[in-house]
Amino acid sequence: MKVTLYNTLSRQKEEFIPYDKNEVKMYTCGPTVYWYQHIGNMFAYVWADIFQRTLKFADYNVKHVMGLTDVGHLVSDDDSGEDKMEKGSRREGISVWDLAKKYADQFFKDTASLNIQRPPTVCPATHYIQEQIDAVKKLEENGFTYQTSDGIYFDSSKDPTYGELAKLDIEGLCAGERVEMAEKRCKTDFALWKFSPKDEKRQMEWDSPWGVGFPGWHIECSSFCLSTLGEYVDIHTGGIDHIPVHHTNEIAQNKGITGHRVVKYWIHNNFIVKADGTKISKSEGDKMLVENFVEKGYNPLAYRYLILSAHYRKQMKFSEDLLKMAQTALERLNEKVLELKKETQEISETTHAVAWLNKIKVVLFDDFNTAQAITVFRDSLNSDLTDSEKLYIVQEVDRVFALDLGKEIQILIPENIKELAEKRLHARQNKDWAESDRLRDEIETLGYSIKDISEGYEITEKK
RNA sequence: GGCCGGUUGGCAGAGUGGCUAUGCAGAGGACUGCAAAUCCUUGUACAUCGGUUCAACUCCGGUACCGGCCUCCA
Repeated sequence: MKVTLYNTLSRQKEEFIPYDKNEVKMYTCGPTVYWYQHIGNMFAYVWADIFQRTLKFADYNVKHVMGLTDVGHLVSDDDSGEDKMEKGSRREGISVWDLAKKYADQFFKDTASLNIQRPPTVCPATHYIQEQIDAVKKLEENGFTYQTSDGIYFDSSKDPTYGELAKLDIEGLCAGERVEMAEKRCKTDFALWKFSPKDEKRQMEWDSPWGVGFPGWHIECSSFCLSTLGEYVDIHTGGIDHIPVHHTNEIAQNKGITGHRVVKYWIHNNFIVKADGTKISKSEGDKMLVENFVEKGYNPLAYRYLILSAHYRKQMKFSEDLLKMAQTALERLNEKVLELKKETQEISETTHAVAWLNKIKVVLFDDFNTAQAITVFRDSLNSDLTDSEKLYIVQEVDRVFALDLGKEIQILIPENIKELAEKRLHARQNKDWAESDRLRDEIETLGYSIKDISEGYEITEKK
């Protein structure tokens, strides 16, 4: 079944045709591990995960690579300002190496809780210094660089197609009005290798043919991508904010190194915004972590469900109320699947079931329309399919949704609660409604809910 | 200022040139000792003004408002 996706390069939906039909190569820009990754940051990784899962669902073998920026790059894109990692290191009083480890660990913990599959290859920049030096050397050989007193720069004027991804107005940008250019020839030029300051010993610095220093930010992704996936990469994902600078520069570097286009499809996710329409800022990021919501009693997968219920190219609103709504919807959906499992253990892949599954695939493969896919999935659960056919659909769609549908959550009910519940059952059998209601209140006060069913009762943790 | 994108029922959010989105919340009913859960029923949304059309929320153009990027950023 064919997959179509929206390519930022052409600004339209295109049929997905990989370079090599047997293996899809996909690259995702990873986090900079100098600070927490809040739920807004996680949005991009949930989507990257859905993209790769969807492609696997469409029977492609997917080779997914993600970068990890653990080398300090500078606070500003125009290569000035402080170094983020060094700054973070001072803030926390630990080495940059420990800082990187701390936030990388946190990142992978959070992605795991959201059922994001860890890409088989993750490239920390500090492990790929030689590759980055080689990439800069290649650019130098091909005549795309120049040297200033503080580093080696990419000469964007050498690339006639520079800025095509973002449809940048180069004339306007290159004029260099109020922008601090230092020794750069054009505003769109950027550092490939920065020299360490003469009077300062950096915690992270390496030898290079041009002198001791460290690699620029943009060269990371190009060199990871080229060294792990080769010169022909099918898909590159990232946030829309990367279009004008980071990805624009990646494209220019790739072209300068290989002499041809490397990435075929660029996929960009939008942002989540708060209910008032504004972005989550970096400074409040530590209050908007996945684990903050887990502490408040939310299932991280409720956030995943919320994300799936909207389109990746549109802004998604986020608030605690919306998360609560998503959690309720997910719980009920899950209940429904658990009911099915009570009825049967079997999973039958019949033509009827496959036909329904194909309906889901059609919308999912049309630019990753997960919201529509969930709706069709719900329709299938309400259809005339048998329970075991429905379970087949559940099993299949959850390969992409990854919402742990039908996973029983075992909770331990304390003995005293069980005793109260038994007492209440007796009271009910004796039609002592006053005592029964009193016991129910007592159980509620202790943090549990009780509901009567035909065979007796059910206890759950109170929400 | 430049470049993008958006405006759908109480909330969130898909989608479509003519036909129910869906979810959450709400209302009514069934069931229940009462609840809970579940089931059934229910709500004539598509910013605005023009145009194209037999027919537009859906296509085209103008207007208003909102947001993003241009500065670290998913």
